[in-house]
Amino acid sequence: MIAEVIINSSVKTLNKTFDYIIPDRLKIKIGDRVFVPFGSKKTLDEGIVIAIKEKSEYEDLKEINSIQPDSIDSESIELSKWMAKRYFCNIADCLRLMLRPGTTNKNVSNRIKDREINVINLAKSEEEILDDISNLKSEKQIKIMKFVLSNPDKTRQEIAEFTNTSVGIINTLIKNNLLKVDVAKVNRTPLINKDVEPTFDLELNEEQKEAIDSIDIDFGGEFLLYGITGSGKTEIYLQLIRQVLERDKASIVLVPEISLTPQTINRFVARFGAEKIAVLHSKLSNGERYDEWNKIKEGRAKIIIGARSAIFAPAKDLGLVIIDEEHDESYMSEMTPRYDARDVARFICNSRNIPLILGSATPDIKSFYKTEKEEATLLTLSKRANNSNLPQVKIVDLKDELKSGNNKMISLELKNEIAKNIEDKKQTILFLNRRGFSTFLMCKDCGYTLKCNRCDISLTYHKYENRLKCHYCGHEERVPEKCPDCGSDNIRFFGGGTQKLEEEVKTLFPEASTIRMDVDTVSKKNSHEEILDKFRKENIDILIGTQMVVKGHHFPNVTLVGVINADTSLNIGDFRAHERTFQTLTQVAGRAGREKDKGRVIIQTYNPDNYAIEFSKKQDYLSFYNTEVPIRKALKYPPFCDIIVINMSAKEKLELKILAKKLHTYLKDRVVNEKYGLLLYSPVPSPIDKIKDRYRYRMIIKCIYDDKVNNLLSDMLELYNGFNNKTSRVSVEVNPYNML
DNA sequence: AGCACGCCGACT
DNA sequence: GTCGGCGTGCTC
Repeated sequence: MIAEVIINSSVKTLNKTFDYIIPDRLKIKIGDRVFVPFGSKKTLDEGIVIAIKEKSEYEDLKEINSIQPDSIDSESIELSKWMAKRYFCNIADCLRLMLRPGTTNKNVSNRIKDREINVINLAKSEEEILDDISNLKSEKQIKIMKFVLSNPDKTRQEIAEFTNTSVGIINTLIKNNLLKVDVAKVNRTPLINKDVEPTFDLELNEEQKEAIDSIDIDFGGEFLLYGITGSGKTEIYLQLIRQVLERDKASIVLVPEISLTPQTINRFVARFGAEKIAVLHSKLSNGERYDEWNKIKEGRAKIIIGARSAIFAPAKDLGLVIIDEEHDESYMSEMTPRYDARDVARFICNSRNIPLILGSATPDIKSFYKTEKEEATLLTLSKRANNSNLPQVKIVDLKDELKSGNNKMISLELKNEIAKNIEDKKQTILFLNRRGFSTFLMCKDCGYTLKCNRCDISLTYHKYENRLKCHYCGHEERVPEKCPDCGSDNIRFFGGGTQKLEEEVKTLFPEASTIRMDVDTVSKKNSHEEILDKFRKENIDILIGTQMVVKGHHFPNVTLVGVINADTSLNIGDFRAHERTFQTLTQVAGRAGREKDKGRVIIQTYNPDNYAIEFSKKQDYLSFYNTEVPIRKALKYPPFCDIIVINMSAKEKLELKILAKKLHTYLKDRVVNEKYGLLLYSPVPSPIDKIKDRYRYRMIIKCIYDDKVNNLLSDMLELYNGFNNKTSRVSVEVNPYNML
């Protein structure tokens, strides 16, 4: 029999199967992980069997060398194939996401460092090993094998020391299946607190009942649970999971990375008990991740809570997928494969015929649009379950503030409110939206910003060339000295910083305690949580922070939230600018006064009339949606059109220009000849046009990203591999969330 | 990515 | 002659 094997490699030219003979001594099935000889390499390569057949069209096939005691299921193989096609990466890149953690060759040594409780054993029987030893050329190898033979249960480090060799050689032996690594199991479950007061199903209100009754967990389908903050979405999740659990099936719950806190997990633990729950996220150590993964694979954990990548958890008999805060950008991967966890979830749920629940108070425009097209079912929760009131939102016009002589970051009104809050011993959050790091130009007198005429996207300032650029079409213009709208010369750049704000706060309120949370202060594991804990427990007066302060945290004593400058997110040079602004402001407002004290929110802006800001005041998603959608339609942006970005880079400028021209010509010819009805822009230098000594160009296509366009782009990439000369690279991304 | 093959200049 | 520099191309 012949096995079709995918080699574990990200090299573009290896993204295909290779045929190998299955020797009689090995029993091999689809999904098995194997070691194979490949090319003229001295070491074996790892691969995964994705098909088995009788005959091969190739002669002189090599044999599969050995098999790992680990395999993946055929559903994962199908998913990988689909992802590879859709996200233009290798099947191996996708398969890797689904393997037992710490068992890919690249990770083995990390895991060892991490756990230090690993045990190295002989992979084969003693006789076989002695046989092998006589064939081994290297004396060092023989020395190691003999040492392990008489000293089992030693760690890599110890073996290296005793045999006076290196860990690298031991790794090679493991790779060649002469040694194997066993990791001892440890029950040390992160984030799960076992001593949680149990809770029981709560009484549901009419809307909640209606929502639950609309979902038939045995039938499948996609549902958008649109419910304002505090309307009881989580209770619905819990009761659906209960239904799934009664059928002895598993559920996956995705939450944004930043909401993966003990508070969140405890709600599930309280209802279902710690034993049934597994938690997966990026800050787990390799050993922790290994334990959680096994708990899921063996079916001990039926409820999997995790960030983006938990969608690949090896759930046994999956019955439900829930994606909370579905609009959150952390569901988009930034690394290869650049997948969208919501799309992956859709694929998984469709192929298994199980329900997918997307939940949000401010759904992605695209997700809401799907319910209008009846591709998903809309379930609305409009009532606050715990009777807390909407916060009182006030918008401060910074133009007026400037006219009255205050050019500080904090307006007089916000200053007074903070002072009052400190006096009342209540807490304040000051939020500085600094997403994207781009700088834009705005008139401080009239709030006018420079936008691209063609794309209606804020122009981004490029310091190096001292010019303004559109990140979509590449249009650029010089920096005006006066505001084109009102003629004022008070036109300035905006970017913003938390440090500057903190200084200003300290000057205004010298006695107040403050704490800052941004990328600079949040780095090591848990420190994000530590800062928030400190803020909560020590009752610190003022928390100053960026994006990360607004997600899903509950601070009973916070009654005032100040948004320093809402304009920054309105001008991020992205078609989602208004959507992001609305979502963020609505979320920020939700932080204030969730208990009995009525919360106050102050939004400072130079554009008080902007619809995204206006509608966020009353947390009016539907009005925002109805205003935004016609604009998207007119300008051909999602959900009516997809934005495809083709990134090109090379070390030589000329090489890059030739490549860009070639690809553009190829696409143009095919697009014209075969009538795709898409909009193809010319290649232009990327917004950041040089990174790490590589020049960067890109071109953008606006169209519906269907199979036909997918094929067109795949063909283009294949052609590129044909004339891939020297240093160039090409990648394709669909609807990237960051246009830089 | 490796690794071999092969073509060319430099050197014992 | 022959050693080694790295451009080219293949890996079942």
